[in-house]
Amino acid sequence: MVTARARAATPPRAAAGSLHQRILGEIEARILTGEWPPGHRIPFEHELTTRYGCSRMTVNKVLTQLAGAGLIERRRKAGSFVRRPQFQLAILTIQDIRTEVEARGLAYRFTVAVRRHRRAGKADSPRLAVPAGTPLLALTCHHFAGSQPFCLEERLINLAAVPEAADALFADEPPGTWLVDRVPWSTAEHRIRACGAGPAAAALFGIPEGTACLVVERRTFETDQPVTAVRLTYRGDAHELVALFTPSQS
Amino acid sequence: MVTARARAATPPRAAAGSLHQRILGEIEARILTGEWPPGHRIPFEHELTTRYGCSRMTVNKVLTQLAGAGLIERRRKAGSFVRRPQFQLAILTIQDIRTEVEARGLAYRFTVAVRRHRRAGKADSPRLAVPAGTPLLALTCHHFAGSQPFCLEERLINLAAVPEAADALFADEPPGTWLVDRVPWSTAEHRIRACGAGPAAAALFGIPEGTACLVVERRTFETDQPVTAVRLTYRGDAHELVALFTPSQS
DNA sequence: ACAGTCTTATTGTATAGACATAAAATGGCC
DNA sequence: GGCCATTTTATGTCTATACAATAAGACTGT
Repeated sequence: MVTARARAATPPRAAAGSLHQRILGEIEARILTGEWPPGHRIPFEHELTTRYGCSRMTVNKVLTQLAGAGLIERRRKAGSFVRRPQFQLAILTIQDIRTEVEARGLAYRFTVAVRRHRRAGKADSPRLAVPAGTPLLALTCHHFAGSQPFCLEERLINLAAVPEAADALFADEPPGTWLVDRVPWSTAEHRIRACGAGPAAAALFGIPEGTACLVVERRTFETDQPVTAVRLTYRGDAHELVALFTPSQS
Repeated sequence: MVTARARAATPPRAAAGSLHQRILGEIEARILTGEWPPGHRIPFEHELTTRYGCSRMTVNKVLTQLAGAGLIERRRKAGSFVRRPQFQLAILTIQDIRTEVEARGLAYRFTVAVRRHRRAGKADSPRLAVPAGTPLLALTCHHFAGSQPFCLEERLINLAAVPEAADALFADEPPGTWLVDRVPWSTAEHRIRACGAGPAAAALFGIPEGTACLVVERRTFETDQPVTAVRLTYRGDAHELVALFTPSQS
């Protein structure tokens, strides 16, 4: 990336990016190309200030950011060092189903196959950690891409956490999007498994029971209170999750 | 090297030492509890400076960090706003196999079942995008946890990118760790699928062909040059990937 | 040689001020 | 009213400085 940095003293720096972004890019490039291999000590802050002719705050911001991204490690008195490549952090984009179907150029449609109010029993606690007796809404939805069945959704909603879900019919909006619009920031735990198709999945997809399916389970918490647990089952031969890991991630 | 484990949740950092960490914790808590719902305008920087009695640089650092974490969105002149949650982003920490096995308190062992030099053909290009004729090293490894087979690894190494791999015997160190020690920071693409066990997996795990297995494929690039492609197959009934997404992330 | 202490270099954090930039709000003009 | 220039304002970036915390290395006394 080229930056139009003309001029020495005062920095009315051009639109090609801020100074610390340029510094960040250069250091990052040196690390990523291996010019500065893992363990290499990168220049001290005061060296970088003279090299780039800027103040220490500026290079400090850059190095702090690199440390946050995990590319370098900073040790007082010793300096800053290129880290060994980490056991990889992958960022997995789990889209919502409508978006994913429409990205393939297919028409999205869903049906609510089962919608039932009941109270939590002991059998529910592995999926949704609520006390027995808590009111729940149990849903089974079928998602279609064009005319093909795409995904089987089996969901439990904790009505103690989201009471307004009791009256939601999910006619226009699938439960996933309905919830995301109403529940604020939450923590989610995903589990990705392969398992053989059960009766429901086999019937929906028209495949023999036991055929490999990809199952994504998501449990959602809001300040430690369970909100919803959902199991999404996909045909194993028609679906895969893709994750791209780039060191910089910025 | 695969199998993911949840990244440790960020501990409540409210009482952490530095001032900006305290401010960060307080704002984060207001967002996460929903006290400041999505779309809410958080106080201007100058309001925060008076509230906390600090300089603008300090609150600016906090807000910049929150924006980087995706919790807020900053708009010039308008202010900073709580973003709608996008809990579609999950962070998978993918450890190497030895670490994963030993974390379960089991002894790790691996064998190299196949080690063969050959040249890339057309059939290889979906896995490793190299020109036909490029020298490759094809490996099949078996990883064990205690006495149980744990993972089937089928790997291609691009010898044009890592020529020193041609002579590596992988007697002490599995190819994954060997490579991570020699190849600098790289980009990796992961694909996670479910598919029925093939002959090799069925034989290793002692399961019928067609049994659901979890397959993780990783392709690794170093500045756009493919380095290695690996397919890791796990028993579907014995493995799952876990990803924990917390909004704050850092 | 060894243990404890001191020095010093480096990072961590914070301040006050400055100017740049972009977008909303305003006001004038037709 | 509708369009354009101007003002206002919040964020974006950078500087120069200051002091604190920490850990490596040197120094000292036994």
